[in-house]
Amino acid sequence: MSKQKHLISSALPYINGVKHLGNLIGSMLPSDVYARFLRAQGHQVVFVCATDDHGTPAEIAALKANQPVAEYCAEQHDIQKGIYERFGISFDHFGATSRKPNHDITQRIARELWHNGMFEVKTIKQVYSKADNRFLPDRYVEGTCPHCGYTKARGDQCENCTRVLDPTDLINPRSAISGSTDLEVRETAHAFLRLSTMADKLRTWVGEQKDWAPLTRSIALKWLDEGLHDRGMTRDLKWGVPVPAEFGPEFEGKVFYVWFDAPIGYIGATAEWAEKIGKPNEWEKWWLNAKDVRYTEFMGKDNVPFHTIIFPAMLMGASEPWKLVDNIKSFSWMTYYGGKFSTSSRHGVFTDQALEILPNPDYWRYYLLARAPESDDSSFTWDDFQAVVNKDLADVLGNFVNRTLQLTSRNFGNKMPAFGNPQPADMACAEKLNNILARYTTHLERIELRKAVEALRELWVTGNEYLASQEPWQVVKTDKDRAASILNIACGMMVMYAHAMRPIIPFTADKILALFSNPESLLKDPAQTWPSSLSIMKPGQLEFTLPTEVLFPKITDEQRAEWEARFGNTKA
RNA sequence: CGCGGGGUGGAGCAGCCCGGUAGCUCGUCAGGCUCAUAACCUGAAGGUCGCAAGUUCAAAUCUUGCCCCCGCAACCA
Repeated sequence: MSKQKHLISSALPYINGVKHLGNLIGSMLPSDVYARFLRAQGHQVVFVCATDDHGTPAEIAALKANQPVAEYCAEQHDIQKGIYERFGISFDHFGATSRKPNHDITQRIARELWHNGMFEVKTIKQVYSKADNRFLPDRYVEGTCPHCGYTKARGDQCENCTRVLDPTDLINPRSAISGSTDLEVRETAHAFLRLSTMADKLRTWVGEQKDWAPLTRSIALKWLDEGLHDRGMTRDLKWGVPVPAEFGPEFEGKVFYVWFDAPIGYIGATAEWAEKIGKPNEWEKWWLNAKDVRYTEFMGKDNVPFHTIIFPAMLMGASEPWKLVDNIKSFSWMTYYGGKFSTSSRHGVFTDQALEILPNPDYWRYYLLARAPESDDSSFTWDDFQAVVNKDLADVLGNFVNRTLQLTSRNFGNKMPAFGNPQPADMACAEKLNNILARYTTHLERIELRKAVEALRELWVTGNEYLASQEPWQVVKTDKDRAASILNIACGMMVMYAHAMRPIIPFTADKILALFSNPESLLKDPAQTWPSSLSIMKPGQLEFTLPTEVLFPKITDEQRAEWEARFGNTKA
């Protein structure tokens, strides 16, 4: 297998508060599986993510928390970072868009675009609130809907009658921030990215992308077909990346729109990583003229237009040979009982709460990945969670590990017994495992998560089948050597499973391997832990310790009832 | 006529691109086993694939129309 440089990014979570499980399965968890898988195969991987710090919601949240916005972001960043670490998301770096590397690179790209004539300055009308001393984004202007009379209509849309509005349409407009009605419409200059000039280039590029899923491509093409509109890329805010002086005096005190600097955050995070490892220029090898790098982005489907059109346009329009994405993996929504996980109304389960009620992250990782919303929205329910986790993790995997080690320990002590002559049943089992493993590998390569989890489970089931058919607890009474062989194979399978499961449930993988004295000795090449070449036959005679507790205690009906009561078990 | 995704045994899904005995997991029922977390293994019952029409020797799979569910819809991240 040829080794490759893989750059992987997960969509940036917004700084504003702890994310829910839907966010986790929408990009971070899948990207982590892919990163772990590629590392196990011995590829060189850089896996980055960051908090998306800029924008009005962050400013407002900081205001409400009575904190300077930078301080608020730093604090929220650490909270989110800590949670992802506890879930085992193996970022090489988790940065922040408000840090210097991202500011520098954002300005660098902006200058390149400016010098290439990719920006056009236009003067537009915006609502200004004197009391708040700031321009208001459309959704922060509230008032009475001229169509239906709803008094809490927002400047972009009326939630009541769903009509799209302009802030100036509203009757009795007021600031959603302060409630002030002292508003006026002011003219202000902004830089618009001339996307329209890029259409042909983008279309050609999209056409060349062979790895994109049909849905991803169709979204991109739809945007192109409808015609690209120039987008304002600057804002009258303080919190953001300052617009460079080249843009002229009218841009003094203005910043870039969050959507401009957010995707550049992938590059910024890579630069932070390079600094962290003591090679400050290393990031350029991944982002500039990086033909040897394969770049894969993970995101929710709402993010697809930005990553297939706008971000590539920004990079293409710049002067330097910036790395463009090779593959995009996008996800639909995971719903909570068919309704939306909602950050604002706190409906559903949040990542911090999940670990609070069930601290072993592998329960969550396994369930979420088994139900990954790949082709359609999928629904989180507590009884589905309980059923899947109890069956697959406790009954199939946990029980296999437990019964094998108990049986071995009782008859042969805490050391894998010697392997004798392979029997036809052993050969058949090995062949079956190899076939499943090959399928599993293919699914991971293609980032087909549900199918990958299914294959992983099949691997475990095969272990139980083998034990049931070989009956070592019977054989040991008459033919101890054969029983030794069988249990040697079963233990070998366990080690193989541990390596195979690492991308999906890494904590359990480590727990299983930690039971054995020197599990790496079974690998041909320690740099490549992917078990495709790991034979279950003659795996050696490792010593092991009997686990003191079960791998996965089952979720009880009482727990489920308690969680249903706490989090609700209905659609929002 | 805004765009996209989806509607397959009780539940969750695969199959649909490249038409040809409807497959998987859970659940249910029966049996086996007893090393194991009342677990594991085997077998069975259960679906004419949203509805209607069309193409075809043959359609879940292609075409057309309709119904239902979900998401998105330009300065909101």
